[in-house]
Amino acid sequence: MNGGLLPRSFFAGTGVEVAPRLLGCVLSASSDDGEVAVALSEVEAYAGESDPASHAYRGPTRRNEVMYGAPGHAYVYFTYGMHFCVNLVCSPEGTATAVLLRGGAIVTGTELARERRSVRGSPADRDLARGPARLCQALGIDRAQNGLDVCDVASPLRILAAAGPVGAVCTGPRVGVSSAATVPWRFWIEGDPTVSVYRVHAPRRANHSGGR
DNA sequence: ACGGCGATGATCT
DNA sequence: GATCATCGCCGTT
Repeated sequence: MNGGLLPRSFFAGTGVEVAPRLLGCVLSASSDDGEVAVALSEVEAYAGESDPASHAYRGPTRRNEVMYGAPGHAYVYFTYGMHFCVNLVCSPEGTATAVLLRGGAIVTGTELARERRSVRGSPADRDLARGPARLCQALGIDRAQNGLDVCDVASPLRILAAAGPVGAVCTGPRVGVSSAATVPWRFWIEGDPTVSVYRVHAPRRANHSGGR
């Protein structure tokens, strides 16, 4: 229980089954700049084509093709014009179930994470990887990491077993999801300060004014 | 503590 | 052309 690489069989279940077991596990990202690793404190499960909130809801596309592939790979997507988020693909292959990594505590490379997150100001350490886009920024994850095998010991992006006991697990509705909001597929560690602040999805009003 | 909102572009219809 | 699995800033309690 000292942070060994997780076997691919860890991802044998569906996203909903795998998600809570990922809490406390460590995602490690290495680059020329160094290594940053986070102990996961918050995740969300997505269920593929049967899930209205999933990117796979409308079937396979170029963007979501990694989710349809083998389990244990990273699905990275770009959203809101400026942010990246990362999922880990689960099983069975072809069903496109996955787990979105929403937050964690930096356990390696705090200095590098601070640099990457200090575009403006200097966030508190607990905010370095608190939220899915912040987590990617702290780890330096972008399009280049899409499709990487996190179960390969030689991969620059790897998933490791929890280094110690994990606290009590809580569940609740997913964040920022405009449909299927009632399914309690968000999992987090009770009382962990690196769990993101929950916000209900706020529909954005279209701008219909003809200008002004 | 909480709510509104702008930034900014890929993706899909 | 609308919608986004978001974040940070700024205003009000």
